[in-house]
Amino acid sequence: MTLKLWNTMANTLEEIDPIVAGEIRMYNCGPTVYSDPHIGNFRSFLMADLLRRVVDQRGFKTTQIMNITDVGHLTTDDVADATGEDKLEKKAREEGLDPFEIARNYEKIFHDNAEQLHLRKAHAYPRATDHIPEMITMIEQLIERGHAYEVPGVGVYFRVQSFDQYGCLSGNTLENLDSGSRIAVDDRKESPHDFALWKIDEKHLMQWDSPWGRGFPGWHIECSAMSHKYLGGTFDIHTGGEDNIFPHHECEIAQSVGSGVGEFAKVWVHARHLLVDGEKMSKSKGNFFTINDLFEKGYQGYEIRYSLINSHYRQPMNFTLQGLEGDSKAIQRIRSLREKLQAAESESATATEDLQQRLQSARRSFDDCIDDDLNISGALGVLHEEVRWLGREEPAGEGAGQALEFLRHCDEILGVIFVEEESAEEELSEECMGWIRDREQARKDKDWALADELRDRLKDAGVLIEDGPEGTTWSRIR
RNA sequence: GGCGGCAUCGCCAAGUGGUAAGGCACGGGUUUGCAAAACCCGCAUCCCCGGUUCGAAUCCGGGUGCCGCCUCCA
Repeated sequence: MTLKLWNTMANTLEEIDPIVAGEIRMYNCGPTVYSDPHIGNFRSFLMADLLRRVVDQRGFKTTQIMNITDVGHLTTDDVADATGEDKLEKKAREEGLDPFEIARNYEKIFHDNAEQLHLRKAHAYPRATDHIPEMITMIEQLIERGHAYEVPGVGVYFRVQSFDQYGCLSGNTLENLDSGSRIAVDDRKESPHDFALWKIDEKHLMQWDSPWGRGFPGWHIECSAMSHKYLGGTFDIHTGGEDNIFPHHECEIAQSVGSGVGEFAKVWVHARHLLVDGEKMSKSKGNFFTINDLFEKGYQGYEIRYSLINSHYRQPMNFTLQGLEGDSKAIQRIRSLREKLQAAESESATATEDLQQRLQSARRSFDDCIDDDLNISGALGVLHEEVRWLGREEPAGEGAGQALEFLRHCDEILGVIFVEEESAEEELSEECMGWIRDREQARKDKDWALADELRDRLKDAGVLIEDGPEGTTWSRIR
């Protein structure tokens, strides 16, 4: 089977057919770096990572580009277009810092989180602010071709009327757009739907020189300019969150195709938003989680990752802490099987025919699910069934090795089984360590009453004690 | 008003014409000093009403409910 993905443009499942044989070029809409990345952001980035991993595993030469939006888009509390206060500027004012510093700071947090959640590194993370000249060039091309016009002293706008395809991605064609409903009509624009490519505003903190005056770029042009620079005017896959479909991606198409650089992206893949406790995540509702919030609660990167990739990307996922806890149990079971297999691998034993056949067919089923529009849930079903079977069979030697190979194959996509624990366990207090030592002694003396009492005491102190065949271990209760 | 999506066990979630994967939770076991972990057993006829078909969760028609986007938002 070959990889199929749901193409938002065609609204149908499509086989991925590379433009250049054996190569996939992909552009992912990345983070806007003016606040801590939250689980919703990462659901979308993880979808892109999954895609990246599948394409890698299928043997394509992959180029993955993820942009960093550090210009800060504008807030539009009452008025649309480039007239609100820039988010970065707002932060800068609140935090008393330079907007560039703030952007770099959050950019670093994004990269840290991405690493902690085991995302493969993209081949480049171009920043918008590093590509102002490219954006200016593209705007000039648009003006030349009649797709854009300057309003002196105000900026440059894209002439939506001039672009027939406008609306092809979102269905928001000019006829469908409810003129003026949420857009304050600005007389200086030819049409209310025209969007800013360059904006002049003296008060803006981030400014660059341009042929139209000192100002800053509109908020769609960066992706058109950077995707063109790094991937060419026509490339295979473009991803983003569903909210990007309109206006962002619609405008990108208009800019890229309009400027004549190429046909732009062939396949558009969009991740649905996630809900938290059944509602849209928002700070005021108190159901807002950043990745770092979850780390503070004691979750490992692979647990968070597993939970966020666990449901289909085109399905509105409902995130709950209870669900995360359950997912954590599920992934721990797989990881402990991995440990058992690793321990048994050195024994000398040959793999049974039955085992080899099972693993082979499981692997095929797993791949088929993944190829079918990234059906992770289906793939995990296959994995879990094998995990249960392997847990029962307890293969050793060669068999364990082959089982591990199967797990590794799955984990090339999942990225949750063979990755390491995030941070070394911090030290326990002297008191707790003392209790643990006392309990060891009590168990040797078969003083079960004392041993149980100490275990309870440790539990109250937030330490879980487990006696296994390999000895006693402790872990933090979260 | 326009565009799009969804409705399967307590919760999460596969399945797209052949008679309901999987995970978590739960109940009963094996094991364990007890417990944990692991393993075994059990646990749904698919929002409603019509229709097509030998056969539908899956296709068609009509309801009902929920959600996203329509220039901040992954």
